[in-house]
Amino acid sequence: MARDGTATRNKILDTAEAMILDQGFSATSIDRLVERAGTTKGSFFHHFDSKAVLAYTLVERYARSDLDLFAANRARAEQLSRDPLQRVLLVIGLYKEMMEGLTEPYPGCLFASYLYEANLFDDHTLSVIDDTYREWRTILGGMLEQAAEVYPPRADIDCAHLADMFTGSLEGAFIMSKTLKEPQLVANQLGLYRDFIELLFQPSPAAN
Amino acid sequence: MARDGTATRNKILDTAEAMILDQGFSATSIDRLVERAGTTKGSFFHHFDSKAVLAYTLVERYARSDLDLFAANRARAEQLSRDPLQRVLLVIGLYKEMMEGLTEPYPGCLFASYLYEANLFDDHTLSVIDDTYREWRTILGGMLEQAAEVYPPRADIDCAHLADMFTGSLEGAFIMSKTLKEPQLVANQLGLYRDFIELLFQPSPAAN
DNA sequence: TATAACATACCGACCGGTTGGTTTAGTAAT
DNA sequence: ATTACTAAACCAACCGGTCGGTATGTTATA
Repeated sequence: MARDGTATRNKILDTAEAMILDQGFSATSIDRLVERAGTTKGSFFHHFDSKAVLAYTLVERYARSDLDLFAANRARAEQLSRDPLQRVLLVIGLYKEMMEGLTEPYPGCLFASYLYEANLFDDHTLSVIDDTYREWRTILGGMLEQAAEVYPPRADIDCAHLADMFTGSLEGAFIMSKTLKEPQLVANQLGLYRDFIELLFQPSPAAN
Repeated sequence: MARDGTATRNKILDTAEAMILDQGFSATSIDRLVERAGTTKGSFFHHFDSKAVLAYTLVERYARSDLDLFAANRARAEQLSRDPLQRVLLVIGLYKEMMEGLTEPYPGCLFASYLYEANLFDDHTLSVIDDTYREWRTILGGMLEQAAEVYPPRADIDCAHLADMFTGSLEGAFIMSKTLKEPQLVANQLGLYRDFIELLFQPSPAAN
């Protein structure tokens, strides 16, 4: 190897992600991207064969860090409690804490950004998103099922749907916080999701 | 007046909405739009002064039909029950029923599409979205407060946040159904939201 | 009732500028 | 010698938008 290009490459990726999140992929031109990243078109095409490769690289990186964070939060929750329900509530709480630290609206989710321009991307790129959502459903759904074995839920609930509700709550809250400009909105919605889980797995009144 | 142009105008609007929902506003070029709508560029600029005017006209139309549907569903619910909680549950149920009729994934929400390209639109256009979300919060939040007066909620809940959760659930579910290709996902999430409301306003165990 | 006058609907060639992408020639660090 | 860049010129396709002209009506008037 000669000079180390990872700094430039990462600067391009970071800048692209930020630009895509506030104006979409299509409106993010390579010329303006490299200008803002402080590099050149030649450098861009040295690192990425095409704009499509940039799109794939970005979403792949995003998915990996998303699943890494999920794994880290699960690990912390597993360390803090042995009860399956508490573990779920702790994971939700960790995400809620993160979102409470925001002082401006969350910039949004790259997956959602791509999906609202879905026709521009190839199947290879889109399947990264699909796989990631399914991974969330499988893992969080599994945790909820373990909780449901110990604490019979008060309504007839599909744990996969309940897992989807976490992801969906986040996606929905991101969108609303974008326009309502209330940084705490995401944390509030996660709080409501946690309340739902608590209520759902709470022992039901004996009278029923 | 001469010939009636409303049919052409509406065809442009309908085609534009569909195209924007699957590839975004930026990637929807006027050339391809008029080609698909079966008209011409000259006709387009006769009806709309600019692409920005198209954007505004579209979102305004979308917001109006969204609030009209909400009003219609509220009216039906008010006719079916006098109980404030039942009315909320009926409104949710009416939306759920609509979503159960889907055989392919919901095409998505124009608001979310715009917000993920927010930098491309002027404040005038974006405030239509903002106003509509706030209207939902005010009206549905008010209904929830009425329910809370009759049925004291089992957790300390902000009714405005609870109203936001409905909108957020929809937005989140739209995104997920786009990639997971499960048409029933939206209805499932609305079902969970309704379960939450039911649980929340249900009389709590006497022991507490 | 014919027709002139006018308004609106619509057409498609064309404009300057931008797009993603290529090429070429050179510099600098390992 | 290999790799990481910079800078600039260049390309064909496409972008939003303009413009002159035509087609299709309605309305006023003689």
